[in-house]
Formats: sequence, C-alpha cells, structure tokens
Amino acid sequence: MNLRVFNTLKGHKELFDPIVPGKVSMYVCGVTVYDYCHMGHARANIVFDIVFRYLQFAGYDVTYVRNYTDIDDKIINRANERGIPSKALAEEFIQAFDQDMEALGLRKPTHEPRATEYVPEIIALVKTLIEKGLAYEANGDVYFSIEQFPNYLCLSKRNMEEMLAGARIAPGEQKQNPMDFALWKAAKPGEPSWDSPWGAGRPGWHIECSAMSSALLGDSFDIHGGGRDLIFPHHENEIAQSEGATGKPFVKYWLHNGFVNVDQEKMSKSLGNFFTIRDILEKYDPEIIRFFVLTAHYRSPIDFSDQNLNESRQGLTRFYEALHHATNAIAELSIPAGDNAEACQLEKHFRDAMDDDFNTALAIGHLFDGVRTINRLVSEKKFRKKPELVATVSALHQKILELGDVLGLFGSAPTVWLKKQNLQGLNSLGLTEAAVEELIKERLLARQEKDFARADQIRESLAVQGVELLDSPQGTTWKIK
RNA sequence: GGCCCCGUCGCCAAGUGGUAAGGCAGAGGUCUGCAAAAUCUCUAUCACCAGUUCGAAUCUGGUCGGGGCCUCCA
Repeated sequence: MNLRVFNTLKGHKELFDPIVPGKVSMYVCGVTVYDYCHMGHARANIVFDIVFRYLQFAGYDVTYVRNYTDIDDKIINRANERGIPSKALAEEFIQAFDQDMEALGLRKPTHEPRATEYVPEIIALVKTLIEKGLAYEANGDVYFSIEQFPNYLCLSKRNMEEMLAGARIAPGEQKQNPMDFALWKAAKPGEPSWDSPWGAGRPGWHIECSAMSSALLGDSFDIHGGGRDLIFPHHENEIAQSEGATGKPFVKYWLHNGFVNVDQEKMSKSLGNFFTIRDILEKYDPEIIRFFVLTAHYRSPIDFSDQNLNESRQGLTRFYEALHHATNAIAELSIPAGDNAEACQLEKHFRDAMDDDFNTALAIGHLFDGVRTINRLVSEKKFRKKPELVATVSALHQKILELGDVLGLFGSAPTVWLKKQNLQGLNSLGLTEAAVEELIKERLLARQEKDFARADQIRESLAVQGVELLDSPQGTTWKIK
C-alpha cells in the first residue's frame, strides 16, 4: 500500500498515512437540498464513491460521512416561492438526491447526517467559539472573527489585504470585519428557527459541517472532500471554526475534484448551463455517466457533451462485449486453479494507478489492456483445447470484474447490458426489434437459397438506418452502430 | 486587479526529469459468401520562445491562448 494523494492544503501529492493505522475517516460535503442535482454533483459524488471504494479495497476500515445541508437561505427562499414549509422542500430533494445517487450506483456512506439533526452540537460549537474569543454576537447573529484566527486562508492561499479590498458587508449584517462570516443567524419572521443563547435563529452555512464531522469522526480526521468551488469560502471557514474551537488540526488531507464543463465553461446553476442527473439518465445508462467521469482524472476538468458520452458508451460496450465473449468462450470448461500471472500483473498495474492519487483514467487504460488480451486469446485456434489459455482468460475475466467493482463498473450481466443499449438505440432510431428480427429471418432464407444479392440488400438497408447485422455460427444477431 | 489551474495524435485522455498508456476515428493485413466484431501493423516530440541539465512534455523565465476562485455553487 503506497497511496499518494494530492492534498490541497499542501499543494502537492503526499503519502497517505491515516491518523489511526488501518482506519480512515472521511467527510465529504454533500448537497444543499433545494433543487435537483446536476452533472457536477454527479461527478463529485462518483469521485468520492471511488475514493471510498478504493480505500476499502486497499483494506482500510473506512468511515465515510456525507451530509445533507437541509437548512439554508436558498432552501428557505425556494420553499417560500413554492409556498411550502422548508422542511418539506428539503425532504423532497433529499429523496431526489438519494434516488439519483442510487441510480448512479453509489455505495451508501457510513453516515448521512442532516444539519437540522445537529443543531445542539452546532450551538455548542458556536458557544465554544464565543468563549474562546473567536466569535461575537451582534443583534442575535453570531459571527466568526477572522482576525482572531491567523491561519485563515491557509487552504485557499489567498491574500487577506486583497480579499478585504473587494469585501462588502451586506445590509443588515453587523460584522466587525467584512471578511467575518456568520455562524448563527437570527431568525426573521416566518423562518424556521431554533432557540439558542442568542435568541431564536438558525445555523450559518459553514458551521454544520464542522459540527457534524466532529460529532461523527472526531476533532481530527483523515480526508475531507468536495468540489474545488468549496475551497473558498466553505472549507476555509470550516477550518477556522473547527481548529478555532478545538485547537487541534482539523483535517489531514483535503481532496477537491475538478469541475464539469460545458463548452469549456463551468457547469453551474448561476450560468444556467447545467443538466440534471435525471435529464441525463433519460438518455444515457448510469454506468455510462460513471465511466465518463472516471475516464478523466478527478482533479481535471471534464467536458460534458453528447460526443464524449457516446465515446464512453462505446468504451463501456467494448468491455461488456469482451466479458460476454469470455463468458461464452470458457462456458462449461473446467478451469485450472491457481494464480495467474496475467491477472496478477493486471491487478498490480491497477493498484499502481489508483495509488497515484486515484488515477482512474490510467487504471481503466490498464483494464482495456486486459480486454485486448482476452479477445486475442479467445480468438486463437483451438482455444478450448489449450488449458493455459483458458485459465488466463478465466482469470482475467474474474480480475476485470473484481477491479471493475472497485470503480463501480461492469456490475451488469453483459447480455442484459448490451441488449438494453441495443434496444435503447433501436428505439431512438425509430425501429422495433420485431421489425429487425423479421428482416433477419428474411435474409436467412435468402442466404440459404444463396440469394446473396437479396441478403446484402437487407444488410445494407438496415445499415443505413444504423443497425449492423452480425453473422456467426450460432446465427445472426444485430447491434446498433 | 489578486491567487490558482490548464494548453499532449483528427477527437477524448494518461504521463510531472530518462526518451510519448489507453479509447474513439483513420489506413493496411488476417478472419468473413459479403459484412461486423475481434486481432495484427501503422499514424504525435508534447501551444510558442529562451534557459537549466548528460538528458525535459515533465524544472525555470517569458509570450500567446483557454479556464477557475475572489458572491451562492460539487
């Protein structure tokens, strides 16, 4: 085990060495539940699902916390717009989030706390910060005083003077310094609120993550993840709150994933150029989304486009076809037991790639090598009579499934997956399976009568519509081009 | 303006000092009645310029181009 991770705090890769040997505690910022998730959320969650899976695969006992922020200005505003209680709105989008994540095949985190379940912890944390002189109350609001925390901006590496130049105090705020941020907000009429030493109010945006992470993982933990856009101010503020309160290092490794772009521009709500997960899933299999995300390194930007998703579909199809062929090729054969050099080699390459800051793109490249080997061996003459080849194909097949599972890939039965893609494609071409099957029958007759002109005519007519006919000793099948 | 990131084959994308993974697309061969799939072979000197070095896509400086954060954002 030689995992190296890129730590935003340090600005470079370093050896991963958890606080407690053999155990990993990780916290990932979830979503503020006021709307459907888009592709950017999908990426972040898939990325950290892989971190979670790989750490488990590497033998760690992982405690993974991913929160729901279910109290926030945006939730309140959206609920008011719709004339429903903010709790109902939050509930609706928590369910939507859960559905989306399940559809994408994410493993359930160990804990999925909600901010509203941790209000007592939040209040206690704010109290501590006030007692330590790091926060102050003003008209029912409580603010964190960044001047009292010298390490402020250590994560985002910004310059305080420059930041102050552009900082503003919003109307109604009682900040001593424009860069101070709210820990607790006094309730306005009609807003959801909790009693506190400062009157009725609710948590500010950042405090809930500090409270939930320390409640579930302790004052110091190993990994904290999220999208790059959370580095400032969210994660910066978490550090200030948590380290300010405990005096201990908050997080050992900060991991941040890159954005999803559309036409080279960040996909975001404010730009309005986003696609929700549910919209995308209408058109693409969830595994294609996952494959797409994993074919780039998690810190790089990825460009969301139909062309790129279609390439992912093709890549994934290549895997499933190879797995399908392998299954058929070794069916009903006795497989020699024992380690297999090719399979061991593949696993080593895979681990090396993943150990290098979760380089899933490289890891998938290695899995493609395994596919090529399988295809090559299976097509050798008298394959079934060569035990060493059969053993290698069997072992590689197993290994690809095993390693694929670490990436959350290849979990479907190949025939089912391939069929589904084909039917979906057929559907989008405006054809029916029955119509295709009918033409295949007709062509079969033509071929039996050696009427190859007619046979080729049928092939060609389907081909121009986008359907490819595949002849094999077992009969004729079809696939979408 | 400040801070940060990126620019690798037609496209996507690894590679952060030792001589360019992989996928898609393309060309040719094998296979096939034909075709597809598969497989084999072939296709890049890494935006540009100047340095450091025995050696750089990889380090330094500069130029050009793109993007991000600095306000809610995965």
